[in-house]
Amino acid sequence: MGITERKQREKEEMRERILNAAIDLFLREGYDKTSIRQIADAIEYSPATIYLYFKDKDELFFAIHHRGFEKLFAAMSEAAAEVNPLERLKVIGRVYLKFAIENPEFYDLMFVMRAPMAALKHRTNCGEADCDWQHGRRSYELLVNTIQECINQYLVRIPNAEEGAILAWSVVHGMATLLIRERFAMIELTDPEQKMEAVLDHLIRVMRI
Amino acid sequence: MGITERKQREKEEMRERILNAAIDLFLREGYDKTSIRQIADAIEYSPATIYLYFKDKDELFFAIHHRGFEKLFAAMSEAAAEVNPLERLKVIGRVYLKFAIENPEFYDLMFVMRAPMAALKHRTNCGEADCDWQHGRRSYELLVNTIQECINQYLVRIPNAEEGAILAWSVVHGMATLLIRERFAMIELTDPEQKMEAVLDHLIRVMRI
DNA sequence: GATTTCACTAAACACTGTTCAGTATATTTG
DNA sequence: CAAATATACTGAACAGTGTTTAGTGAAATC
Repeated sequence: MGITERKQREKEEMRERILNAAIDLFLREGYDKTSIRQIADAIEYSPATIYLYFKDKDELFFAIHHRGFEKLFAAMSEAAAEVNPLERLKVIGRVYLKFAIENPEFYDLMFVMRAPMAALKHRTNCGEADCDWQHGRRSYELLVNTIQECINQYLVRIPNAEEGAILAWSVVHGMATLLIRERFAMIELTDPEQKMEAVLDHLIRVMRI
Repeated sequence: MGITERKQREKEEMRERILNAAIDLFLREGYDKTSIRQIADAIEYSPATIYLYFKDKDELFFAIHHRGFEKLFAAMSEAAAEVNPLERLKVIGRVYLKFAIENPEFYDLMFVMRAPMAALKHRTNCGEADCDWQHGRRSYELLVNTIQECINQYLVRIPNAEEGAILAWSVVHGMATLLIRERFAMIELTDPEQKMEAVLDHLIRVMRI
């Protein structure tokens, strides 16, 4: 029967429509102002309808969070192309910071907000190929593998790839969150974006042998 | 007249009572569950009363945020006592991470949440001695001065104290937020607290000449 | 003792996420 | 084709949120 297939397709389309309206609102107005009623208004349906496609608001935002990781992973392909591992490490850091600066709402949702993590807790299908973190994990693996290559070629003063990856990730994530959550204001930092790049350069330089 | 003085004192006491109830609820139940009505219930007053002592919820949480910085600065005095600048840098990092791990709700409020920053925007009295960031700034200055001493004594491969401070801060802040906001789950990191210490050690080691 | 000042509150407003009984339409069955 | 069923959707409500305002009763001043 083609009817069940059409219904399946229509259900998927509706889910997509809700998601797109939610992303649009979220990127334009932020998390707090993206209410279920606002999304419902945007797609011209009742608020209750949204609950036929998403368990709750957390699950809806987890789906958006997923899109963000796809976007980040796509941006990372630029870095993956670089053959020199130390140079690649630099590019990974720059691409990561660029992503955070250009997509602050996405970054916040992916790495800071509590909402999507709450949805993740009520799940069990993680660890599979079609994992919730698929693109996030692959981006992280690119970082670990790059540092492992640097270690193998005696390019860095770091003995362990995992710990090196956490160090690098923490630096860029730390700066990204201090910027996005406006904590650079505390130290009255002028031109934070330029300084973030300088700090990243310092990190790579001191890591080098 | 003693009456105006007594009234002043009573007003201060009431403010303190609200603040203590709010801190108690906040540390026990978290931000979301600390509602104006809950605080009002705890001190056995009407919710409207709270608005006679605090402009809005953001200002109330900004006051709690202030307490957190006092606590952090007090913890930092342990680090300030160390005479060797490189050793002091290590201790600053350890104290900072320890504070974040032992007071995750405070840390979150101080360095991650948007609420207190919103209150700060509608203010102008910053930059004075009794500044909003007083203890936060002093903690940061301890870090900058320590790195400057390391530079002066040719102990680190960092040319600029400010950039060095941002590097160090970003590493510990990055790890702290990845832990508190549960993002280490993404990379299935085992024993994150131990690994955070190891990463901090790596940072200090690679920074050294 | 009358008047003013002031701390305080009940009630409302405009929101929020979420649930559920009920409806109207589409599909399947007899 | 008509009756029965399944599905998609909604109006209205529930319980909660931050915040404002008119009004009250007691304390301080005159």
